[in-house]
Amino acid sequence: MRDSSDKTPIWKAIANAVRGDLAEGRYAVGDKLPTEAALADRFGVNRHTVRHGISVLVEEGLVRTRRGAGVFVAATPTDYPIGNRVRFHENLIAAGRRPEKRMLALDERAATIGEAQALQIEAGDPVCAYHGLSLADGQPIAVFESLFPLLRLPRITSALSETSSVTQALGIAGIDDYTRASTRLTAVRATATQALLLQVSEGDPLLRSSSMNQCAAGAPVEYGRTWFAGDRITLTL
Amino acid sequence: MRDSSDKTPIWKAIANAVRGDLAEGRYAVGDKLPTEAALADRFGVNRHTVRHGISVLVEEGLVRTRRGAGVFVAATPTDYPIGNRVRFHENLIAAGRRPEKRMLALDERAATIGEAQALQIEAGDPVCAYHGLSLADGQPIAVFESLFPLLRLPRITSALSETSSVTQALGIAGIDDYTRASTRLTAVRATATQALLLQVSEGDPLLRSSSMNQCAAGAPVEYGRTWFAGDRITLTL
DNA sequence: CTTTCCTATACAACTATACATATCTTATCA
DNA sequence: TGATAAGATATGTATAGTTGTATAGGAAAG
Repeated sequence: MRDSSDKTPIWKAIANAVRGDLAEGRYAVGDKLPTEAALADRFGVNRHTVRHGISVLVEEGLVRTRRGAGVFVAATPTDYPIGNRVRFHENLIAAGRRPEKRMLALDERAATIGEAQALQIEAGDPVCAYHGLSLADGQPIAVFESLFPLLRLPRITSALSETSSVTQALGIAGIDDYTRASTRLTAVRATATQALLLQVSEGDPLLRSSSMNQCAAGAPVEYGRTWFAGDRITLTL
Repeated sequence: MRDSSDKTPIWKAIANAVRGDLAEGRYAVGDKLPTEAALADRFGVNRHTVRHGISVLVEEGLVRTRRGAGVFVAATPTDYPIGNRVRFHENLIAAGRRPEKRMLALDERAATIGEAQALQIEAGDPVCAYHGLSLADGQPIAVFESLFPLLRLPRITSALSETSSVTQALGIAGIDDYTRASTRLTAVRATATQALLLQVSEGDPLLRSSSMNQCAAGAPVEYGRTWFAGDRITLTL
């Protein structure tokens, strides 16, 4: 494979070869690459050398590894515009991706002091907590938790249990239109649970969006926090 | 230095997540948890990994499995180990929960007879009283009141106003290390104020811990009383 | 000599799949 | 109404495959 004039390391040559396969479109997004053992056999090298090459592609964001499963072609980051009307589904559909929302938990409880302050209610007032996972093309994009004031929206819990769409649920609950009153963004590190749900590594940076939506009358109807996988989403203002 | 990117195994993260659901009261005793397959789907992992995590909860006695039927809640509280070194934050972090502390009041006053006896000072000697609220994952866990002898620790009040960590404040005040000399536990009924802070009903049972911490030389440096929400915390010795 | 690259081995962690076994649900029949 | 059987559902067990990590060592270049 190598002649005397070839001074590029084997691991780099392997990275280039696999990157070339990806560029040629031999694999689609989500496809599984040959196993490390198979690649090592094909190139006639040790598995560690293959791993070194693949690690380059991981750094570049081209592929993603899943222990026990294999190496998979990663998706390209999605642009996600933010304005005063933010609708997750519509944004992703506009970007040509297939959105999906998975409910993780839906329950009613008492608001904490901070939550009460955000929703302009009294601490201890009942709220509806909607915890879920957002995906695009089957790949997890964000985890979110939305809080709704139950005293203003008594039927929101049952509405959410019927439709996963927040917009529709608010409509059922009597809110025909709402606008984003504020959005705050920070970068945080993924907790173990968040990392698990988003299929990233613990400690990886997440983009945390804290937002407040209000009805036409100006009363807060939703206090939402969303943690985006930083390497799969780019928020644009 | 502080960059400790601890890697939590997936099975442990799942155990922590489910334990958190139990502690938050999302399931009642006897309720059936989601099936292993459902949990595996939710977290995007293999069923075996979920089983590993659940086996931890079985060991802890929180859940019980019935072949062919499902996994059922056996108990709901959070474990909270107590030794001769008790650090609220570290215990909760070790349990996979997100601890938080809110200061409610910080002032200096004269010690009562009982407090003076506990701190081995003279009645009427000045003490620093630190009143606060401890939370885990946003849920109030306990209210506490810590007393510090001002004649031994003149700078403790200003130290506590800068950091919410008792350990750090004692360090600023010159106490590098301290150990728990005694712990006494009783069950009491929640007063109206305590019930409001802990988001329980007035009269609900609380676990009252009365503890004394001493410095390396053996002199008392803190006399603390903590009222735990009994349905959210179980102290293990 | 030290560093880098690569090989070699072993084990841990997680996945994938299949099948066994216990329980629950539902349809059916007397 | 009640009993029974069949099918669906859920946990228990087994086996093999794949990536992650640790350790050790040889070969070549600076």
